[in-house]
Amino acid sequence: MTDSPFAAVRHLDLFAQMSDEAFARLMRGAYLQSFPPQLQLITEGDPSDFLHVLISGRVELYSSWDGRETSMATVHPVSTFILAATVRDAPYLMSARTVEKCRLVLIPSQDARAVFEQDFGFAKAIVTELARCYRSTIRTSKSLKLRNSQERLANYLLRQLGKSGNRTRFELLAEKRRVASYLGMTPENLSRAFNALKAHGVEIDGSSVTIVDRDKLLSFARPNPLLDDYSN
Amino acid sequence: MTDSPFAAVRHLDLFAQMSDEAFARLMRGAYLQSFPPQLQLITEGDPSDFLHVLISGRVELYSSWDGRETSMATVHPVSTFILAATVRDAPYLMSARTVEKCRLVLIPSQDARAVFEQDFGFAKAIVTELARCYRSTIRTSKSLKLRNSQERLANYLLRQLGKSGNRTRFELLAEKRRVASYLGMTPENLSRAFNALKAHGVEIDGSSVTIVDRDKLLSFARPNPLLDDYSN
DNA sequence: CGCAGCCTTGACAAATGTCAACAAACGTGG
DNA sequence: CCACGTTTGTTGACATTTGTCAAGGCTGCG
Repeated sequence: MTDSPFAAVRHLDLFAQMSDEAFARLMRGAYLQSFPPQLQLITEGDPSDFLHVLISGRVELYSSWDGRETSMATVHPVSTFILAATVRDAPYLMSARTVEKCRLVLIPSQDARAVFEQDFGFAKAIVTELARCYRSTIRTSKSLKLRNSQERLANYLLRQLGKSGNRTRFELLAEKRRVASYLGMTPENLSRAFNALKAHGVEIDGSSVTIVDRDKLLSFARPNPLLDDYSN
Repeated sequence: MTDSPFAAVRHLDLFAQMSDEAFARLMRGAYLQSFPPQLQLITEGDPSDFLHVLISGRVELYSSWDGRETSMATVHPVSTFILAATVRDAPYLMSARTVEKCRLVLIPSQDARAVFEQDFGFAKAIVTELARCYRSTIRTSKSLKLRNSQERLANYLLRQLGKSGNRTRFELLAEKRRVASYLGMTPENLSRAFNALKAHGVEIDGSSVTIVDRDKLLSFARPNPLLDDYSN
């Protein structure tokens, strides 16, 4: 089992608790594939044919309506996406595209649902994962409704700062236009929000962000675990 | 079992598939209670002590930050809320208050988690429910980011129209101020949005909404199952 | 009746989006 | 390695959207 090309997947929280037999059944129809950058993996509205597991690279989830487009999330390895659509056997609510070169494991949704019906460990892991995603989305929604764009950016920067080990300087992991879309604003507005944050201890040079005065930024951003934690 | 005061709960999707034994264990520490209107049931940030099941009445979920408040959802009977917090043994992300007189079943979160670990049927039902909630939140988030306030209102009205059996006339089920907050705008802005929708076939008189020209409203609202469906 | 809360409206302010221009960064092909 | 064209980011001017504040009307309830 562990010498299959899917060994890396086996240790994911989502698959770690299931029986070897169930895992084998899940991987029987699965395949590992590489994709070039900027490739559309999923189109929203399509039936959910595969459960996707990102092994390396980054994937952007986004949505469109009436010609407008918005970035919903960025997926980092190693984790799954569009789990909810697979579970419910319902159309994807978000599209997905690779940001850079990516390696993915694709598991036929039918198999995922069949194994989910049979393997308790898998079902339990799915619960945990879905609850995590759900809470993350609630936080995003709260941030959108309770904060203006400068506050959203300030807290976004503080979260990125935390992820990069609290160094005072870090790189934006996405193009600014995508950051803007993710935060629910236009690129122009993001540009101005960065300028406004100079007064609150933030310096920006290209994609390099320096937190000059962390306390000043904190007192402006007022981060809150009920909106900004990504841990649970 | 069925003659316990929790018989109504037994038939919920969430509890229907579990064993009698597991259900009994779940209900051992549970209690049924009535609450008056406008009572705060849950405060966000508190540890999730109880899984709540709404039997009758309506409950509003809302959130606050820095003195601002926003309405996140309205819970209708019979269904559960704050399932994700219970599952993850994490703090509530939303507060809850009764809108009117309510009857609730309160199940100690500890028991819910214990039974979840043991009963496969319960775990499977939780997956289905969480996936539904997650997708609903994604839709809300998309609507917030991709539509302006008039479009959000127009589609909200069309959804309410559908729920009320597609009569041309229906009542708003909440105060306008709550509808406004739910849709992510101020009461004043909602008032003006209603005025603007007169040009698109909507008439409003107090809390009574009449869809004068459904086609005209549809062509303005451009509803989309990937943003507006509440079924899956 | 009178108070309190909600809704509406108007006038105004602030936030955000749009458009256009230009600069900087990037990638490709010579 | 450079030249070129494309894309991205920035800035200014302006439009639109949305929020804020204040006033007044309406409603429901004690």
